[in-house]
Amino acid sequence: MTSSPTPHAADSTAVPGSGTSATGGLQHEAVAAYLRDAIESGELSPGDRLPSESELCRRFSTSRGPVRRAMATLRAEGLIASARGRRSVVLDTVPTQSFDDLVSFTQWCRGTGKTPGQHTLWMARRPSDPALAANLGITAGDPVVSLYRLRSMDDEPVMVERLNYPLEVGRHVLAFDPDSGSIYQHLTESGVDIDHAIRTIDAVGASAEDAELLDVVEGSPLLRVRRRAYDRDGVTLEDSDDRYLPGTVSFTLTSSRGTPAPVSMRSLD
Amino acid sequence: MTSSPTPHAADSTAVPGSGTSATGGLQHEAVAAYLRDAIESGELSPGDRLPSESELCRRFSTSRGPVRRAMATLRAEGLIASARGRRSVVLDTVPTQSFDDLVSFTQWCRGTGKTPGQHTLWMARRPSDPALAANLGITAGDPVVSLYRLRSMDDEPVMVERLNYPLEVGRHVLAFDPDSGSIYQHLTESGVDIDHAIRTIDAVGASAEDAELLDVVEGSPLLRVRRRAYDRDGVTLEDSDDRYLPGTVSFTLTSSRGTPAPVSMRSLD
DNA sequence: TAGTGGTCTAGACCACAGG
DNA sequence: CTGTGGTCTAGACCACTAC
Repeated sequence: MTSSPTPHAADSTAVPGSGTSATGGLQHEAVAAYLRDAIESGELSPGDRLPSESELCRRFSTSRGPVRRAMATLRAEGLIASARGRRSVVLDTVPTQSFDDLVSFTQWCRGTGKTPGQHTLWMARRPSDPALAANLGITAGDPVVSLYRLRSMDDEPVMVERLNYPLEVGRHVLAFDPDSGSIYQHLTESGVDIDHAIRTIDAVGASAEDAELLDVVEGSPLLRVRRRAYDRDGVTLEDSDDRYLPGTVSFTLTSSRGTPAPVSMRSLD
Repeated sequence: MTSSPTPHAADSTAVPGSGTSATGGLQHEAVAAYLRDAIESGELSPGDRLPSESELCRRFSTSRGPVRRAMATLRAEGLIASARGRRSVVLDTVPTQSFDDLVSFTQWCRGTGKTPGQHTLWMARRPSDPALAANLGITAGDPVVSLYRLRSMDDEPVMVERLNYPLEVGRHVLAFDPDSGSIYQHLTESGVDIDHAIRTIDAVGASAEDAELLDVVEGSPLLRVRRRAYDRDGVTLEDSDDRYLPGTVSFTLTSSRGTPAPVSMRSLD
């Protein structure tokens, strides 16, 4: 079983030099995809040894660079572990999610096989208070667009979503029917490209508003996820505050001594 | 200021070929450390352009490989962003923490300038129940060593810590005074090497026990961090459940389109 | 058009694991 | 000892940005 899987991905795109796509040759992605596939499909189980690097070089008719880069990717994803002199091995799997899934509730929901829903509480253009302005990197009083929605999974309310955008981005939000689904998708289609995001996760008691919307008593525990999203130049595109009912979602993250995860735990006082 | 900083790190270890340390030449770490330093010290501020890769090659008398690897590291740490044709730029900083800080409360606490404390509730060798056995990858009924402690920062109680170890590891825990500080450090000194860990973060209401220890009312919100730690062969070394008072700690994580973070959000039902 | 980063090649030496 | 992964060199072509 673990002997000699066939690289289905490679054959079609093989020949180096004959660049395959617009972004340049992506051998390393082909190799990573192939291995990721083998792991996720169970063809390679936790504890199994991966093919050696030289073996992979041969199978994909490529040099060691792309193969090593693919291994580095899988290592960063927490799928495998490597060490000098030893074959790399498959670890217990904690599936990573795509960047899109982590930014869009709608998309994430669909990915888990649930049906996302939303009920818009209100949407407004309004002047920013000092705290929000600081988060968005604008001047207090500058206009922002805010959208508060109650989100549901399979018709069960699970989260109160509070989104805030600087006007430049908010323009596109105002031109959008907030009851129709994924804002993130709409923004992408409008040319707003989120490049990276920072999330802060903690627990809070439900405010009066939270409590009413989620149908719990005031002060009961909620998982709060605050997010700031940026474009590739570091300009803030969004500041949000999502509060989930406990027992509906959790965050899972892996870190290893070799490749520290971009995660930090912080003291709050 | 951003013109021509001097690579203090490089000069002493320069000459390739003349291997610098036991683990092989580590030019890429020298380059990464140099840049990280420049960023963290404020020598390079958010928005500033990094030196070009060729420039760095010259300064460190090295080839492009190590320099590119260093850049990849900083990218994974969320410190910089890169794109074709453009100089890489420094992002708004969200400091990453070392692996050790994420595993050891004691060490993390000290890193933030607070004084860690602990009050041991009980420590025992006992048979594992089925759920715990599954988490530790052992057979139900196999002995485990458990340690429950109330942890504090600057003498304020902040967290209830419940640690469970398979006997092989637990032996070392039993030979340790749990009121004396960092178990993690003790384990390391005993030759137990944690290679990677998986954390799951969510919010829960305080149990009766939690509530009494942390002096809150039952059901009030707590941030729960469950952790499983493994050695490099994937053998489970620890299963733990930490519950923090809200407002004491938060988790911050960065992700970017280019290098997805090893994080996933999961539905719980 | 020059400079830059993204990708790849084809070699090389080393440290360590395992037979 | 052989095989493995970790590291490095010194070239190359391409796509894109900024001038």
